[in-house]
Amino acid sequence: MKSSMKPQYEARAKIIKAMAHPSRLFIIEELNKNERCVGELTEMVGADTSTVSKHLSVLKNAGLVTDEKRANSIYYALRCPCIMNFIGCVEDVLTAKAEDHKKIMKSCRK
Amino acid sequence: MKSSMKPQYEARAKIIKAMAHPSRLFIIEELNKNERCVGELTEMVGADTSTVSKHLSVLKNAGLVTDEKRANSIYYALRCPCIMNFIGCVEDVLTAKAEDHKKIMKSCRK
DNA sequence: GTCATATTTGGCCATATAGCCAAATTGCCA
DNA sequence: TGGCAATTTGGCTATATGGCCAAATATGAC
Repeated sequence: MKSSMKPQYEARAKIIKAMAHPSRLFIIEELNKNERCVGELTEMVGADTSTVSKHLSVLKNAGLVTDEKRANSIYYALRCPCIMNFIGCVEDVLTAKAEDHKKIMKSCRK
Repeated sequence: MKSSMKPQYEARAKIIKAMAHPSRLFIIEELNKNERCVGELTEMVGADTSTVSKHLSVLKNAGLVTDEKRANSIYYALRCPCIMNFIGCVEDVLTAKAEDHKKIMKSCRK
């Protein structure tokens, strides 16, 4: 690929990589419904606070979420809800994969 | 998160993870324009054939691409072009991030 | 100031990934 | 059948990641 394009692909990959973790996907979905503070998310995810904090820092670093200090907590919010549209497509891929699998199974029984 | 949901998040994360690499993003874009064989992609990406082959196997494993043997080459194609819509959103995130950065810079100069 | 609560950071280990080279495999065609 | 071309696989190293625990760092209340 053109070397001038490389930084752009790297920037995109960094953002996508930030989404590429089960707990972080869960967090993204929750934040799409409601802003949340670290404590709430920690309880919902069911992992160590430090682990969740690090996940949030990954998301923030990628620019996917924003954080705001309020009262004695830090509230995180999803920055670009369009991210959620993508999940639908991911589900499509999963469905397509499942269909293929079914086809293969069927041809094996012949 | 509900433990019953965990496999679903893991499945989604696996697909997103497969996209989370600069070369693979490049390959996805190319395959969106045209199906391509390994040799062509190798030249376009500019890496070792074995490296590109492994990238393709990651994409295939995730269900993002299909492969078809033809003549003496294997042609890969993008399975769900909707994936491409997502890139637009990723760009939005990058823009939002850049805007923030500008704001911060501005407030520093005050 | 001191305490308690909320969050982040550092340290550590186990695991996964990307990349190259070399070797194995697969399929076409003379 | 033998060889060539395309692709995949194995082996290796360096690097990054996720997770927990423990420690550090805010921030608000008294």
